[in-house]
Amino acid sequence: MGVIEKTRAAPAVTTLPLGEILRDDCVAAMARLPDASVDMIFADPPYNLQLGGDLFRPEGGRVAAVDDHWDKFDSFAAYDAFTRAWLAEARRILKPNGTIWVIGSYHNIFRVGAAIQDQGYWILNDIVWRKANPMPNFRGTRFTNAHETLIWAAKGEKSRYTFNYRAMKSLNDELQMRSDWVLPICGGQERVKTGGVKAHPTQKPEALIYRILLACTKRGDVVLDPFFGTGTTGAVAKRLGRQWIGIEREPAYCKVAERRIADALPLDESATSTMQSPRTAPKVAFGTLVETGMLVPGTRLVDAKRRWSAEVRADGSLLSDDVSGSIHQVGAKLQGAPSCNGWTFWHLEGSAGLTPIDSLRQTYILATEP
Amino acid sequence: MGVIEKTRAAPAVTTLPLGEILRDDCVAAMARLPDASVDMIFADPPYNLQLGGDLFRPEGGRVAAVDDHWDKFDSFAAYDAFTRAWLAEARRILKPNGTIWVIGSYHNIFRVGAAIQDQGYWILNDIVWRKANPMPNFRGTRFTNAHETLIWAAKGEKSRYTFNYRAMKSLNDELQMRSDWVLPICGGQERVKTGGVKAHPTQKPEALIYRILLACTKRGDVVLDPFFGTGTTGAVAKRLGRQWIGIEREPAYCKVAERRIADALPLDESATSTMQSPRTAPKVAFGTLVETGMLVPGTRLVDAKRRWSAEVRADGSLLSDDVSGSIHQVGAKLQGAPSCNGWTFWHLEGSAGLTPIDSLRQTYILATEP
DNA sequence: GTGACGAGTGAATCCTTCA
DNA sequence: TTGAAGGATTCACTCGTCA
Repeated sequence: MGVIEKTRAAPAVTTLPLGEILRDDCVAAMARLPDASVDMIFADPPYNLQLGGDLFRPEGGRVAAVDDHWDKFDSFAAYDAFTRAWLAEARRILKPNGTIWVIGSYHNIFRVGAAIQDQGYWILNDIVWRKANPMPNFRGTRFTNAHETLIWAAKGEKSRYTFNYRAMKSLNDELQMRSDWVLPICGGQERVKTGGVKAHPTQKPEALIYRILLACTKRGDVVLDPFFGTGTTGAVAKRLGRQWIGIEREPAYCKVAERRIADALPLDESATSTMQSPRTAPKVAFGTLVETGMLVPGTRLVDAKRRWSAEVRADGSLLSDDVSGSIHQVGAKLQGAPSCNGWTFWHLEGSAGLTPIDSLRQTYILATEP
Repeated sequence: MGVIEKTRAAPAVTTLPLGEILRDDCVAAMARLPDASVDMIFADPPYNLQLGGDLFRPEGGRVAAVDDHWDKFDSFAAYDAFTRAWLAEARRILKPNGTIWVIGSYHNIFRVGAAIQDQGYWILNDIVWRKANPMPNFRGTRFTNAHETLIWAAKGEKSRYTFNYRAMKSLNDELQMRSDWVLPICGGQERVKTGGVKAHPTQKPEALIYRILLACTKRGDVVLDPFFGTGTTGAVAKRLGRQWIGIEREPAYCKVAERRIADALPLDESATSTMQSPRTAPKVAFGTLVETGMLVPGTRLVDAKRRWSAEVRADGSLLSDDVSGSIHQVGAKLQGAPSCNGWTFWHLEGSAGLTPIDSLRQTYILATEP
């Protein structure tokens, strides 16, 4: 393994540079690869974030922005031209039955997806990576941006692409793998650092690439990553016994990636390593019962002894005289207690007596779980 | 309420047809509405399910199903023309601070999103509706398509859009509402049926629209749905005390929607009131709590860890050793922080422990609400 | 060793009003 | 229009320190 230096008018290769990082612009590097030669392309292109000024956390710290030069584009048109150029080269070097994966956020994914469709790729799924631990929205101005989107597409409509259905089902407790994946973001030991600071602002978790390679490639397949960064794709490919090719323009990232992949262990030796396991999905909120109509706003709830009552409001809060808040908060405040489990404290008055609202939650879970 | 019949060369309206279903093509109907007149648009357009027969050209002609590459581009172009036409009219009739919501799947959402950005809308979030009970992938050839995507966008980058942050937080058990929403699909009693069969193939769950209207509109706001279908938007708007306008071309759907909305029951005002953000709540100065006697001058306040304390003075300022000023200023200065939210920083010492002074403000707001 | 506690951080298009 | 001042705002997780 090594880094292939960018050269003036480099000739097209005759044998694939397997296990190499091509240090060059991604379009130029792909242009030197032969037609129909790779099985999968995983691409994590710049998102074109268009961030404004600084953003501060409530406690005063400043949020580290992605302000790198490689994420700056003059206009949507410029971003589109860039996107269509690399997608076209990617499609040329993809085998007829190969597939492409691209990850993005709402800043860029719609433009990428439209370009993919326009170029004749055939979208197979869009996958949502639901982040178990996203950064909050500090100013309370929008919904927490808690996911990213991946597009999985074949080279064409008639492609006989690889999908390891059984592997995915077994990875998911014998249930079909769905289009929404809950995975933690990349941090802790896995996050590559140089001199104590993160080596790359947008490093992806290995678990994400792991699932993709496991689902859509066979052992020995060639995986190309035209935006290699710190080499996550290479490290996972090596672990899973897949061949890989990386393309990365920044020498600093190349260096980091090279060392990282050299350290990566192939599967049988790393089987016991600490791959992050998926986290459990968020639990049922009281408000969901209101939204879904199981509880109508205006309904009165009472405690088991009928000492207190409160009214359900449209946003799932309770109102009792001059106290309002969550089912837990209002229960605690009325009792003068430091805390309260609202699920067991509050009850519905029915013909057969009182029912704790927790039983509604159980009903909801039973009705909606697979 | 009633259905407005499509008429030849219908004149532009001077007053908004609130609570009406306009039976017409959506672009033609919107063209008759005045500029900057609606607060929100919710749109559930045709998904362009890869030439399945639901795609119509802007002029009404049906797109022939072909799989030639160029013709495929041609059909995408037709879908784009249709999309851009209705999005442009929608933007014209949207108020400057209004927002639009569009729902779609991977078949169409990338084209819709790109068009939204191209027309100058400003995307605020993409939201993933994660279906609690999706249809499985019967042939095991792809991931179970278990979600749909919504785009929330303001009319422009500088828009001062409505976002009821506190209501969303309340609905989600006092955690910020995230961009991934878990909700069941529409079925059971809620699914509208005519003669035992479902009246519409893609009826959306009321809970989805409920969350959208609660999050991004105020009571009395005007919500337009240009693809009204069975009138889910109208039914939820009526329930939540929002005004609505529907546009639907198919007479059968109009009829179903009309009856459905007539049956919907509005919630009374107290039930639709929600947790207020300090930003939107009537502003309460700290001094007001002192003036009204809720806080007596001389009271000592402490932070959550009891590291600092300060005394309330008659004019609503705080005094702590040699530092005095507003609750925010003193909190910031004591911590050496650039800023501080005094409402959550300062607490009252009570028999049951510490209470943030923000809860006093909540009590005051509830007691003085009209 | 072990648990409590505090500090740090992650692809973020992140304020409003009034002079 | 612009700048200054007021004031509202965070979740899950990791790691290091200290009792």
